[in-house]
Amino acid sequence: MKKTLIYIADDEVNICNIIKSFLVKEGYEVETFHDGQSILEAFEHRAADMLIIDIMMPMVDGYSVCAAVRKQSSVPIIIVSAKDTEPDKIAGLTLGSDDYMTKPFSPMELVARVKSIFRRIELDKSSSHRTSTIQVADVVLDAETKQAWHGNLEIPLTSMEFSLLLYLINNKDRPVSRGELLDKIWGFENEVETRATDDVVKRLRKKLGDFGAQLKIETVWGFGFKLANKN
Amino acid sequence: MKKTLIYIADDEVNICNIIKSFLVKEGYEVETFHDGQSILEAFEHRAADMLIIDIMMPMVDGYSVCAAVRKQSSVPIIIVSAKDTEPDKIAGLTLGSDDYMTKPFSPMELVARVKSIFRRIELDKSSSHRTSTIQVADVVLDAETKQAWHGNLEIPLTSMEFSLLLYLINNKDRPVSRGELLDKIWGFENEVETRATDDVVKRLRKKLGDFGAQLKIETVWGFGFKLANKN
DNA sequence: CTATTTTGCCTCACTTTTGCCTCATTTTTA
DNA sequence: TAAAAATGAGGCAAAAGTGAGGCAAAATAG
Repeated sequence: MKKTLIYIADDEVNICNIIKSFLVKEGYEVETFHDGQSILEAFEHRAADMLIIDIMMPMVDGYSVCAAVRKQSSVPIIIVSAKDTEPDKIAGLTLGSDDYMTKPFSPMELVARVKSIFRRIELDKSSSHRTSTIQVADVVLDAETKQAWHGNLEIPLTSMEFSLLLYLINNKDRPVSRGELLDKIWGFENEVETRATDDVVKRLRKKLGDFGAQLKIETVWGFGFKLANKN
Repeated sequence: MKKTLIYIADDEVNICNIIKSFLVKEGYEVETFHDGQSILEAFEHRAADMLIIDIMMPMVDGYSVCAAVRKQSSVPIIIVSAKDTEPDKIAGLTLGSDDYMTKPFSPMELVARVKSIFRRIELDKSSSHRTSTIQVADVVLDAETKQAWHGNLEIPLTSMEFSLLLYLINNKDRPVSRGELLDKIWGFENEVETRATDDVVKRLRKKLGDFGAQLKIETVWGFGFKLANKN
């Protein structure tokens, strides 16, 4: 497991070191910088997982760093500043930062906020895969019960057919190669010369057609298949 | 477009109303509650997109609400509290909230933080299904899906045509010899006497022309081909 | 164990892609 | 200017890929 990497930029060396020591204690990998220019260059060379940036820095200020990074990355950013007026905070938050803390601050609170942001990212990542039913066009699949529905009518699918259709639905509009299907659904590791995929697709098409589903499996010539809405 | 729904729970009715008015002004749909019990029931009945919760409330306190909601939902939560000690903040953030603001606070700052959290969620959403596309002039190639686009219209390319066009685009403005193409795309090592390259180029030109793409494959006499913008 | 369903393979007809051929046209060279 | 070399366009057919029906092995149910 690779360590989570955090960059800190503050022209006060002491502050950098204090923050760094707390974050390292939590298991993060930390690099410190003391002006806007150098953290930008470092980020370009190796992207970090989070940036903690002071506003007032020589060369390039924190706002500019924030804006520059946001142009090409969605990395979370915490702004740290001695400026504690409302307009300052709003400007920082609006510019693209995820949090704004005013100096002096508690390092423990900073750590808690860092964790909170990473937790938010994880929550969003996992919640998108947690739904047990998924709907595309007029077809509903229930991953738990392995049932497919067209309106109130159940479409009787075998387990292979269900798995394949679920995989295609999860990759809607993206062409999926036969090799990928064999790998992900059959579990073959190497390229096996088989047209088993074509057979399942053939039977799926038949059943979807019989039920008049507004959903079709298109052929991507010389490659594989793609799920699309019927037009 | 459905409005984003935010629930607020605070036993001070005035605070609720102030926050609500600011958020409504920003276009959010807002419901207010005055104890922990009722916001939990409401959430169970209809999930909101964000919760703003006071710590000190009758019946069920904010911490408990936060913990209860987190058990089954990843909805973002902002805790608002008069308690401004470090342990309070850390407890709130650790328990699962996304932000912790101490009273009295600026409503404008709250709005900025609300927006910041939604932006974070959007950033994570969009970055998770980023595509590896290359664009030249008005033509977009997606190497992953092997598709070429002219605006919203897909240009149907065979796999040979796609590979050749991709190679030319990656070497835009540089003349590429037939031998190089045979080597890199067909995989022939020696100089094979074939005009297969010319055939694929011929068909590519036809299709690009049919779609009115601002992109053309120029002939470099006695050598090969070169991709260029149409002028 | 038997009956039924599921699944993979085979064959064959059919479709799409790809390379080659010919010939006209363009560019270079003598 | 004429001959030679290279390229472009259209047609064609081999090669490659796919779909449908039938069949039997394998898995599942009774």
